Amino acid sequence: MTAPTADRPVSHSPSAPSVRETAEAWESLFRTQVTVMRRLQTDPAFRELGIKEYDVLFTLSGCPGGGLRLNELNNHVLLAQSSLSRLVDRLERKGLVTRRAAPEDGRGTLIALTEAGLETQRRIGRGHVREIARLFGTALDGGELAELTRLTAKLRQHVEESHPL
Amino acid sequence: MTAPTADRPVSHSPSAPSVRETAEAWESLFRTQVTVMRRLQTDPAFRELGIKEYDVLFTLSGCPGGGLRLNELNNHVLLAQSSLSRLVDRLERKGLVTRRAAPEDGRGTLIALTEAGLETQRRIGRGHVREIARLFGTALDGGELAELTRLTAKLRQHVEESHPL
DNA sequence: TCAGGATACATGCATTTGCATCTATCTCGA
DNA sequence: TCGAGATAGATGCAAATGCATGTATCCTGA
Repeated sequence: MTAPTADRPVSHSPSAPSVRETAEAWESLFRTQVTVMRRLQTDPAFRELGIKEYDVLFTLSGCPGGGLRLNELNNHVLLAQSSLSRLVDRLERKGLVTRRAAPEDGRGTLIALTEAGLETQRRIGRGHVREIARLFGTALDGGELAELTRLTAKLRQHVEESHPL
Repeated sequence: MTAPTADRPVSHSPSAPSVRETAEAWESLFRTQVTVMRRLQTDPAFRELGIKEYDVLFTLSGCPGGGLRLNELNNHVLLAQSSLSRLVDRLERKGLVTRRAAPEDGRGTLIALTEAGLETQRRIGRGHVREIARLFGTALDGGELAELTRLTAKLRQHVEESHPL
């Protein structure tokens, strides 16, 4: 993902990291995501419903209130706004989500899970988490896994706050 | 990405993690990748060449020998084999890579960077690493960044070894 | 050695995606 | 209050993608 560049010397100290160290971390994170996702995608469960479609159902299942606005949903998915709009079209045609006008903003659309959508998400999700656990196996122990979660969450929060879209 | 499931109690001990902890770690890693990638994609540098096309040039730049086989290249990218084949078509038409028969396997294709391809990768790459560093900012210190690199690399290596495609 | 199956890559075709643009609604300052 | 600009989402259309399949080459056991 990155190329070597002139840079100050590598420092493994707990101070400001070099550009190179930063790029290496991103490269490693990114490749790991590719490696894991490639294998998750082959799960036969995702022949019924693509993994992106599942991801939208999963995100919606996390906010059982009134659903999510399309643009909020869009922040969780790596798709252009128009592509997400059509992905929601497909889910709507399958009866897994509903669209309704946002109560406080006439421009907005509120997307919410239907009963069938929730049931589908839960059914696929059960097998999906098992598949994740099977893939990860014993690669990382409990402490390492917790640290991975903490570091990625910290990075994500920082990027969201200091570089809004 | 995942749904809650019945599971043994959460353990933050350094022993075998629960299914839930594993799914949480994957979810956090995945969302972070989405958050960062979404922002990297908006770099105007990727109007000249899509980020996936750049990624292929970058991967090729790491093996300056004779290039890479199409199927090796495919392991680094989240694309179906046929899609990668056509992505390489596009790069070839732009004069950034060459295709030639693999020396030891008549079925294989060896993809290699041209001079122009290497130059393009380096030019885009220089700005790209700076953009990564700008995004990451001071989110993680040097030690945390090194730990993130170590954990993701360890996970990736484990998955590649124990779950070949 | 050679037939049957596996593997590497390319290609036809339908689906999905993104860009540009459109409409509708909202916001804010004069 | 009104008008200019901003924002949310939908849509036309070209490009990119994936699935199924095709062709060529390789491998293996009888």
